[in-house]
Amino acid sequence: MARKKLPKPTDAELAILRVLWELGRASVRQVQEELEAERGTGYTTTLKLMQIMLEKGLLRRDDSTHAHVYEAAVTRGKTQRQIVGEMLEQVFDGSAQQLVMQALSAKRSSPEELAEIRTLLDEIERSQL
Amino acid sequence: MARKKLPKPTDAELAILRVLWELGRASVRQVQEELEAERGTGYTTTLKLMQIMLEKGLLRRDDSTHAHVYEAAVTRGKTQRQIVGEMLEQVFDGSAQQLVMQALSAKRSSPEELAEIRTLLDEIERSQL
DNA sequence: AAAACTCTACGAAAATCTTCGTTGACATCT
DNA sequence: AGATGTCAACGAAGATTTTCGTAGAGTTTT
Repeated sequence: MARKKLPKPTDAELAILRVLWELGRASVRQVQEELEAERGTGYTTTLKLMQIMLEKGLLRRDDSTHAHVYEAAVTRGKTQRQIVGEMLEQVFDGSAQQLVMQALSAKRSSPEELAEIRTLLDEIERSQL
Repeated sequence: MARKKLPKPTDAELAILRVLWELGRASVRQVQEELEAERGTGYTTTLKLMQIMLEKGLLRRDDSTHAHVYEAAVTRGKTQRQIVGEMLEQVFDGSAQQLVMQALSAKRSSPEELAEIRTLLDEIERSQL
């Protein structure tokens, strides 16, 4: 089975993961061009970060071509769970309800999304009978 | 009105805020004793962190007594909003729905809490008509 | 094949975060 | 008052994160 010892990504690392989750596979240059736009990150900075992330096991890479090709080694869902879990303890005192409340207040959701949440609530209640 | 430029608390800072949200007002020693138990933080470490947090505006202090008395300068709710908002962008692509889903999966909620969430959903839907 | 360009690797600087030793002021106890 | 104990202040070390300069190898252009 997979190890769960992966470190929590830092802010800069999350920015890179975000790009790779979007693009799937990409060269350092492609990632850097995205980051240049949103946070002004330079090329060697991006390269170095991605090399470190490779060592940490957060990325995988194919170095059979001149410009190496990277991809995320962790899924978005797994990272979301990791971070939500940590935050629950750190700032929400373990109360999922409070976190849900804040999430719903923070950003307006569409009626369809709200409906999906209701469906999930139904499922949870049913499974707890 | 209040400025919103407060920095995001680091992990060690959140541990301190957690204690102060719980205790209300406390001396460094009181905070340190809590932190000693949960993360083995020494006295001078705690003191230094709290002094830095004071400079950053995260804490307030009353130094009229020998042992200064500190309290949080940011509310738990405000900090929750700040962190949820940041995380929404960083890992959830702005989708509150996804965040809610993860929160509900991460930690089982009581029927009462689920009911409260439904009530909030009702309110949101009503206000969006 | 020389010039111009792109890429990785490496190391180290800069910035931030965390820890702690030491010192001197203040307080309490005898 | 003297001894003992608690505290804040300060600086600096350690750890981690982020940035970037430089060098050299591979690629493309002329």
